[in-house]
Amino acid sequence: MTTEKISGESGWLLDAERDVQARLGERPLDFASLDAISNIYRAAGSVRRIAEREVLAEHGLSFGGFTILWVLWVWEKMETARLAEECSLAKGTLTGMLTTLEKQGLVTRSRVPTDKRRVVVDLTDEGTAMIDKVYPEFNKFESEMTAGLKLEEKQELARLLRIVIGNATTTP
Amino acid sequence: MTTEKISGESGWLLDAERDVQARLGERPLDFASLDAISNIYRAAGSVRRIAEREVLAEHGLSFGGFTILWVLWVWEKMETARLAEECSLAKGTLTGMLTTLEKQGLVTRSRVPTDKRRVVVDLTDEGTAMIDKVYPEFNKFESEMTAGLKLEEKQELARLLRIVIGNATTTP
DNA sequence: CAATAATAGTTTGGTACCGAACGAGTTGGA
DNA sequence: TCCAACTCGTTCGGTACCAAACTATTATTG
Repeated sequence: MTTEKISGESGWLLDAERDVQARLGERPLDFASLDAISNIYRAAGSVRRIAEREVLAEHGLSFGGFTILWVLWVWEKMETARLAEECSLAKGTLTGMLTTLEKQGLVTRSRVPTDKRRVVVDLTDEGTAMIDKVYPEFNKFESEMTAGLKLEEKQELARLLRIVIGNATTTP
Repeated sequence: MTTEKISGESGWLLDAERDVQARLGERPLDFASLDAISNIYRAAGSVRRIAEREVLAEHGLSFGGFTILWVLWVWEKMETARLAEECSLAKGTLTGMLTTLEKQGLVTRSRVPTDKRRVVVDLTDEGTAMIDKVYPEFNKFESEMTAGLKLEEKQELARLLRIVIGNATTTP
């Protein structure tokens, strides 16, 4: 990645951000929001791709599959509706991914006896062992991805993103 | 979205973040990085989904297709290798999406005469008209997604994400 | 207590997306 | 000049992902 210093107090920008301003600067657009939001995508995409390549692939996990295991690890057994919500997945998507994880022997599905529509998902022992092993690696990777940020900056980043998430979830 | 105040100076957290701490708090993990990185995914996913539903669907554009048009709008005609880089897409993915956009009459592909391996992509008049119409809407949406953030907070968010992007792109 | 409405998960059809393998085109020695 | 190494974009096989239609179950209400 290359960057360039712009005169004044604007500080360092990605080439992409700088070029956008040069090209569209005269239009009445909200550039601060543009930069913030588009950098969210860029960051999410890059981090996700690297996570899959560097951490998850060797364990045979996709990013989505890993997320499911992680959520079950944190909250223990869970019904699919809530699981889809926690993982930010459409319920139809979750069905397919659970089938994959089930084939891998990492989770089980079982119907709720008192309401046969509902399905509870739980980690198998293999699933628990998997996430127990993988998550510390993944967390180390998360640390690397936030290298160069002070503790307060990480917290501030999380806080600012929380506001965006709030805006994006109160608009259903 | 629901949140809860935690005692002390930790401030407001997503339910998800709070539960993670309650469940895993005794483990030696980097929670600040965990929150920062996982909120990046949450934010990116939510914002993207809403953008597709609320802004792009009515124009028949996917998020990726919109991004391609936008990049071409900002930088004008571009070879596919650079376009893939700017859009953070694998080149194979770009091929398919360009075919879609070409069918929609929004972009053209043409071989470079001096090097017949290379392909230059450009907006058609329809493509230009499309992005000219859609982007102001999209930028308004970006503003809504950052509602509640002060100008300096948006800039800070963009800056912190830039650091993450840097970490994620210097690890090729 | 039926008939209807609501709800949970799955199936379906289609795009997006990746990595690896491929083929056409270019380039740089020998 | 010729051929091996390289560099494009495309193709291929497979997963992820969504929205909408569908199926089976439970809840409601007249």
